[in-house]
Amino acid sequence: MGEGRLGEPGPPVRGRPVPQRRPYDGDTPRTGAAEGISGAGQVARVAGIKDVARQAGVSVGTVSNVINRPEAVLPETRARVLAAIEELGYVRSESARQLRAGRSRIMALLVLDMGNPFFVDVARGAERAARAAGLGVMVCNSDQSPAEEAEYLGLFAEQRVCGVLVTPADASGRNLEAFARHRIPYVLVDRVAPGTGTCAVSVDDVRGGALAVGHLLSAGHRSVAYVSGPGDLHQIRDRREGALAALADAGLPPEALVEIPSERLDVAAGRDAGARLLGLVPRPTAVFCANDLLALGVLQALYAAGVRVPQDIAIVGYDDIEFAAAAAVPLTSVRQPAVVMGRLAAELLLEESDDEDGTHEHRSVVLQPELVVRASSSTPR
Amino acid sequence: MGEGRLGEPGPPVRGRPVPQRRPYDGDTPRTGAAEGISGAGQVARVAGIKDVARQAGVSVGTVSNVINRPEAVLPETRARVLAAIEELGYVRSESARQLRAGRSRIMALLVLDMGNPFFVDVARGAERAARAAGLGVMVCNSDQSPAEEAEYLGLFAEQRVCGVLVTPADASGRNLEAFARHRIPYVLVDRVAPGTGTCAVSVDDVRGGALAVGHLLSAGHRSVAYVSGPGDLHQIRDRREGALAALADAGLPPEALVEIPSERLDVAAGRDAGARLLGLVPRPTAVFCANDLLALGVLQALYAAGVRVPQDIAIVGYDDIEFAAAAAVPLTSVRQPAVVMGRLAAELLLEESDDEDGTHEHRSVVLQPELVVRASSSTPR
DNA sequence: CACGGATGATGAATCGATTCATGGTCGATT
DNA sequence: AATCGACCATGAATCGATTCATCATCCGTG
Repeated sequence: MGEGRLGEPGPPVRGRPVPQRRPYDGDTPRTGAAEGISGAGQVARVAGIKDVARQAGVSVGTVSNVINRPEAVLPETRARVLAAIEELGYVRSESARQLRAGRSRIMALLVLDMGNPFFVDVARGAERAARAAGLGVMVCNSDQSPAEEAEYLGLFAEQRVCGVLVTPADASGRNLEAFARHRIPYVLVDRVAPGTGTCAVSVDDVRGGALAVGHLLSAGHRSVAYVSGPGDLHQIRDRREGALAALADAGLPPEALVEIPSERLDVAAGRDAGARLLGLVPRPTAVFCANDLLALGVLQALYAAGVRVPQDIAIVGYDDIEFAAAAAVPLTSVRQPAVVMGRLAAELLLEESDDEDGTHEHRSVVLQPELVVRASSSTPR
Repeated sequence: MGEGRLGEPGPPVRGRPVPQRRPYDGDTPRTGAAEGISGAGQVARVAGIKDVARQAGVSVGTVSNVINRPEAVLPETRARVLAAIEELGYVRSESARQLRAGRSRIMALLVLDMGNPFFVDVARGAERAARAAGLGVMVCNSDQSPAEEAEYLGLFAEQRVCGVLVTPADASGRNLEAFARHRIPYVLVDRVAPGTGTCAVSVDDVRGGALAVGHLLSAGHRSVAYVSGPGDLHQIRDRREGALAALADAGLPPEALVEIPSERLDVAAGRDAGARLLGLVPRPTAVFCANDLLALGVLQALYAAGVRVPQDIAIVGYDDIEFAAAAAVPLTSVRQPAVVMGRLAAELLLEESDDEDGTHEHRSVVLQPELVVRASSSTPR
């Protein structure tokens, strides 16, 4: 069908399925327009710096100066140029600037799950820092898929973004290893750096797990279920490790932690996990969830089954998202400084990206989590 | 301080505070490198199409062909070029492509509040459609601030994005009016088009409001509180209008709707509204909230005050976000097809943006909301 | 009056990819 | 053998902004 359309215009088209959109773009009309519109509105392609220069009767260099170093231009000239800019509705083209500069003024943020308010907060922090530095932010969602992640990283490389904030979905690190070839700086978010070659901002997940389970144990519980997530995520493993450490501290064996694995980290998965929790014998009296979405799901499953929280089963979540505090039974949760994490990560990235003389030293910042006790765990039986 | 740093290198710098980052960038080293590295890794600037051409022993045009129309290149040549690409780790520069093409391959999405899962779903739908078309998506957050909105729209214009999906924060429409000058297509999301000059995808909010309040009335309630939001948002007004229509249908006067205004649309604002609701005399027996975040906040305030839901007060929310179903008392809510809306909007935008011969006709798509009844309203007193 | 210095404006070169008119080669047909 | 077409590859022009060496003015001073 494409060929049929192509065959119609005059010149004998070769028989190849050429994927050309707008075959002639506008070379001819553009040249025509450039010769001498000035006043007429005609086809009116968007105004470029040359149009402004012509309109103001100056050179393109001067227009550029007005935009980038206005103090170096005579006020009179500047006013004329600004008037021309205003009149033509001129907006400078970032692509042209980028082409010269070698990289764009956009920072990328690649998170595991935009449905998780935790990452929304991270994004908020990063965005604030980036915009303060005059950069745009491109927020993307890998959905925990290494393939998606690879695709996005490729996109970022093509865009020559000035840097990437990423919470890796690919535990093997292969994606990032490949990405490193492009010499685009990146900062790991919510993940410790594997070596010293990378900046990273993370929260001490081991400690977070210990806080959560320690809290439950000190309330008298002797067995705790752990609703986990994909086993290849560091966060999940570290929180488990912290949980086990807390058990050990209390003189309990590792078997006192009953793991309820979960493929995903959302509310629906939490409901499933809650159902499985109810089927366990003996039934644990407390459950620690790898994040708040799971906890909310568990809470709902228990509620539906008539199991009282915290009287029958206590719940502790992780992340302390807004909805944790807003739940039917407000959730005890381990708060992560998400906004701060986003901001710090962006600042580290800016530092690395502004670094011209190789002075930058990679840093790993580890933030501390904080236990927020609410009703879901506060009154042990 | 900047001047001191600038004064050091040889050439006599003029005494102006020039804001130049990386003053010399790399012209000299680059030219040097371009003369003949080939083998050595040296300063190793990122490889461009010319490097690939040299390495493969072909012209740049051929490299371009290999990338964009591989079937037009002899397999043998193609293999050589691909090998060179692989070896040099070449990634084509989007900025250069964009410069020629006149616009980027990025679609922008500007939403009111990324903290609202409703918009996250919209983003999900849009992203899916955009990526299917090979475009990247830049998700941004105006936070209901017209000023932020204006700033982002300016950024989009500079980036020459191929189109913008926007839920306007500026009710006056001035921001978009100004943006229209740039000839960048845009589609309104969750908002009806003011005229025929724009595409739009929205949900029938009047009907949504009517569904919600009609449901409450048919359950026997005779007075309904409406927790609203910023008065200049169309959504808020339309939902109120629908609510009033439902009252009229039931033969009740407009006064039967008691408005509890709210500045913001988040859970915290909902808690405040809930507190005010409790202070009303006579106390309404039912409350309709302009969105689920408010409803969750109200629910929590009522719960904390020992008011039973739905026995004492029934609640209906709006949006049917995941957390509505996961609430302590699962929320009755008006479901909006958010993902579909995002997808449709993106598709309309793609159509308009691909339109070369002016064939495109602007369309306004209005989707229908759906009432999802859950426990928060299901058993009237 | 000549010269130096400061200040403004200029315009060509440049970034990297795309596009297309052009040229070259080979095979088939007349 | 000459011609034509098909097929490949080439390289120059182009997109729009930045940058810098260069030029033009003007003022003050010796």
